[in-house]
Amino acid sequence: MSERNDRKSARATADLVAREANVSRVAVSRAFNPNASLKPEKRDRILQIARELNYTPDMAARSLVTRRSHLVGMIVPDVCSPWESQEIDTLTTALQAEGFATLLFKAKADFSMDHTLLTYMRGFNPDSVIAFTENVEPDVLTGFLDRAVPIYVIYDDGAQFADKSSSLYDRLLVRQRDGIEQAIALLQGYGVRRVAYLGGKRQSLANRERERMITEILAERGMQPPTVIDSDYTYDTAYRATLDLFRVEDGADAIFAANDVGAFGAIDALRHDLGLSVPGDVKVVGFDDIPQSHWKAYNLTTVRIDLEDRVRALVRLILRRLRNPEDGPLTETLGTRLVVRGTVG
Amino acid sequence: MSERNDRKSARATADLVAREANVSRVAVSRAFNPNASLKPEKRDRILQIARELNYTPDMAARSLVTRRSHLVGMIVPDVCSPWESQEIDTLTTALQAEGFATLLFKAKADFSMDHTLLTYMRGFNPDSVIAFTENVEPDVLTGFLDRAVPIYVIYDDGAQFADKSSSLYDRLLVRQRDGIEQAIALLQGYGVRRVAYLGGKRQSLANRERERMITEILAERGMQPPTVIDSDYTYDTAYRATLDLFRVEDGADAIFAANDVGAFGAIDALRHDLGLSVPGDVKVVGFDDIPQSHWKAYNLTTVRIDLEDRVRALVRLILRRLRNPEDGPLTETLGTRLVVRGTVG
DNA sequence: CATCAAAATGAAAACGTGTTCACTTACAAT
DNA sequence: ATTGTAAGTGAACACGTTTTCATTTTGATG
Repeated sequence: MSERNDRKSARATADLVAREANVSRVAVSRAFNPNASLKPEKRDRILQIARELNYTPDMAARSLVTRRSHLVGMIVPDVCSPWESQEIDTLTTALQAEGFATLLFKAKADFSMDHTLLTYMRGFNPDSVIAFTENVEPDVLTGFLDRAVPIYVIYDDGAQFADKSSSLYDRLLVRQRDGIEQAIALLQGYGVRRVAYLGGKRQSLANRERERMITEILAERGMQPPTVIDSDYTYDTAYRATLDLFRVEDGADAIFAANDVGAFGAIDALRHDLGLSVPGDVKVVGFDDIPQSHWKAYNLTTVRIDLEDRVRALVRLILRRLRNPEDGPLTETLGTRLVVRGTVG
Repeated sequence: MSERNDRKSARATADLVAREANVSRVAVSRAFNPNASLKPEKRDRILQIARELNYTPDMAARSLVTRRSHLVGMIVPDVCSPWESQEIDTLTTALQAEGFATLLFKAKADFSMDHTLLTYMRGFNPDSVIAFTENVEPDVLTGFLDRAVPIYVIYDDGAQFADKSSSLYDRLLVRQRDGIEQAIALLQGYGVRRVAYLGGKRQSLANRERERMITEILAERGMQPPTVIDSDYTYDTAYRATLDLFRVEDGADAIFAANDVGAFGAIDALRHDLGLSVPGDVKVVGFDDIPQSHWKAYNLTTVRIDLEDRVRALVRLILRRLRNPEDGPLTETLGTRLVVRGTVG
């Protein structure tokens, strides 16, 4: 019976707490706002009663007048990807500590950032939005700029973006050249002549950047241009693409994968289907350094983008913009470096 | 210049749209509420103008009067775990299609569902909450029942919970006995005598259930009780625990892991550190059937809990409760079955 | 004791929406 | 032409909070 009543009883409001504590509703509001001035003993008493009544300020009502929703929107094509799930996890933890909650949306698998989705999302008034899709068009985001909602686009190097309107947004710049150079130097040191690039998604900006950069560096070092095989960042596609490379095409001495998961697919195809040894017959290098990469079954040599650094930079950007929205856009830069393990030696 | 102004310009409100379209603000509200009655041509005109003005109803304001936030809270200890990330991904997609957004919170790694976190989360007024931590205490949730916010606790079999107050909540029941029986039958068929159970987190209810059930079934079949080794669902811990099992303890013929990732750790320890063959010397069975389990490097035989079924059942429960909150609690049941691959043959 | 600045207080006005409730219009049936 | 009914309309209120601003209380200073 009482359970039933409890269940139906309305949520405690500031008014109820005020009545119970013999103060005005304003005092209750102040008690929950740390920088408001209120007699300490009074605040304590209010908080005490609030706790007894299980009262929490209603975020919806608060955000209506504050213009701050304390929500950070994240748009993700695939939560299951180890790389993205790591990012979500770490970001959510960091933001949660700062009092922000994560609002998660799933984008279409083909990376197309739907306008409907953005509009829908805007209804929730996120204080900030993080787009994981690197290929998002700047003009799609433009409609978002009202009410000073800042957008952070994550992509790598992004020479293409440099002169476009995206300079309006805060950016995270990943300098992947260093890591790629180290990797190719290592491969060349082992006498590799024919490198294949196992690509990621066609639309992915990071993917195109990586392909361009690998081609460039190979040329600089007097090596022949890479054989490029298409894939989509997934294990299965990478597996099949690798089979094609060796059965239809004429193989390679080394495979440079656009991401670690793709490298796993390549390794398994080589070892379990083609009967080739890694790193004996073919060397493999990945990209990202996800936790699985140190698993003994793969023990992957890979270009590392430090997650901790990345998230720290991201949180720094977000909090800065939330605190003073009028500041000009800022760019944070991140480096990469090769982590040497067992798939090249 | 105009960019600057756009940026600062306030977001379009229903009032603005109404003024622009020469209708009352109420008409605008109705235009966005499909079941409200409004002359079709009028609605079209309003929607047209709304689109031009980039207007979307403010969810905060709407939820204030509707008592529906269209938010579904999810509490997750580790987004990176393949099992959980899959669940988040599929659930978010399904709920998004129904007009709900995912509000993501990270619980402490030790599974302790913090009361502070729940209180904080309640401030956002989620229409529903999904707790991935199976060990959450019912009384912690009780404070949540006001305002008819339903809670869905996910756990397996949960005999312990049957008679407790948790019968207040809708539940998802996973019948893992079938799958476990099939697995043990298969092992016995291959002449396995000594089975080790590589556990998950101590606090995890699912883990304790699995241990109990394995012990029970082994006894029923006249086999000796399992050696139980502690772990925490992670690769690294499982790896070390397996080393201990064979170096400190006296080994086993088969390892039954509490989850697939743990099984990977065991396999790698056996193959790359202990010099044992899988399945030649030791057979391995996992739990979950995550996508990685079919990767050739592991090719794991495992007890499958079908994700699609699971999410469908979950969404069914959530939507039902959202539509008529007064209904009594319901329990959905899910089966399990063994997926035979290469680690037992 | 008087005076004044500073701190604490509460009434009222927002914030942007959905909903009620009378009211008007439109249209078919008598 | 008249009635009856349904559908369409808009003014006013409600949702729970923060913020302003004028007012009261406090506490220290002369």
